[in-house]
Amino acid sequence: MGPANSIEPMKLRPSSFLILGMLRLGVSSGYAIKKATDITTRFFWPTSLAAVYPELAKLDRSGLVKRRDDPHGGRSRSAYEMTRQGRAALVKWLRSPHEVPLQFRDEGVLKLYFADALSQRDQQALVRRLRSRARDTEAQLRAEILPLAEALAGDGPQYPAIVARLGADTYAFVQEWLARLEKELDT
Amino acid sequence: MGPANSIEPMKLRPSSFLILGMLRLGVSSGYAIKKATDITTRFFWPTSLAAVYPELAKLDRSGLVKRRDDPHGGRSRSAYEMTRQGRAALVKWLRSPHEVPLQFRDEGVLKLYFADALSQRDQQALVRRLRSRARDTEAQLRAEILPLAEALAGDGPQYPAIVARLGADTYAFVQEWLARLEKELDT
DNA sequence: CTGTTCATGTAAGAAGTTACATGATTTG
DNA sequence: CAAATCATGTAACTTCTTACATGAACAG
Repeated sequence: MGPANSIEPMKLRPSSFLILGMLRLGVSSGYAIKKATDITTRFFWPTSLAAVYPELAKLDRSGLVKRRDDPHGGRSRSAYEMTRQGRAALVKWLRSPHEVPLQFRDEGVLKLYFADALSQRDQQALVRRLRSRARDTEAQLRAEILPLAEALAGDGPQYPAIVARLGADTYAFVQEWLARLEKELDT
Repeated sequence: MGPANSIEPMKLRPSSFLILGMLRLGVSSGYAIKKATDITTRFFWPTSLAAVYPELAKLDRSGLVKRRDDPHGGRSRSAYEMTRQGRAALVKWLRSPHEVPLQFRDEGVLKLYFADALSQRDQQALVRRLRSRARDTEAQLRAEILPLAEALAGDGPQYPAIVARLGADTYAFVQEWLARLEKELDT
């Protein structure tokens, strides 16, 4: 093997595993991966085309995926498949024993944290906005995402639907919590 | 007024409001702001010294805060105060009617999404790790953060404690949800 | 008198986003 | 046949992080 087949080592980050995972679910082109994330992982791991394409190229150069031409009519397209090493890397990540500490970044909660600066009326309005945001998120998960995930779940992957349910149930919980807070602010 | 007092306009982002909000809570130096975020907003808006100092300087140049010397012995220190414009900007942000859509980024949920690639045993182990992460987060919020927030809450700010309770209750919910899932995986 | 905390700041780099650029195909 | 979608990629920029650099004060 010449240098054309040489393998460049790379550091795998969560975005790399997002792509490996999508390939494992049978999504094969960069464009299709972005589409899939828009309707599924968007709520807990959004991404963009400008992140997907270079990442696929890097995974290809490090031998974790293999690209082939897959034109559709006169329109060129690349199809990617995981290699044995790619599958091994995905499973190794999924099995790695220490989870990174949970830390999400949310402007809404930051606002709530500083809500003492507002009048009672405005405090209530803020809580109402946060509550309807949680309600909207839950509604989207139940109406759009969960049905798609459940359609896969016959003999296929179960976890997309499980994650959608976890999300929907959690946002329902938050919504009720904020509704109680809103009521308390009345008194 | 000469150019020395000229005001540079700046775009305010959530990290700017984090600082304005902390100043409003009475935290006055850059170092102290970072300390405060480490024990409070860390779970929903982490930050670093290298983000805080330049942001304070920018807020000063745009007239939203005012710096003064506040040395402690032979050790120099800057104390910052909000200006009228700074207070107005904070309140305007808190009152702004459209909340940005909720999207958090979490590697743990991403793993769960792809958990079909694992054996039953490994699936269960992953769920257990995620559950204990939620339990640890809840425990930290209840044991370390909530007491500090409640200490403020006499006649001072109420919302730090409210946010800590919302977080702790939500992670308790997630924990129970994952415990049920773990049990289902037994059968 | 040593290690930790207080205190401020910069430099370099990582990670991801929006906007730009291009062109084929499909749908109404 | 026009608009939307499929498809790939780059450039410029934003935001944030870790590491570096420096030094005073305090605690055991």
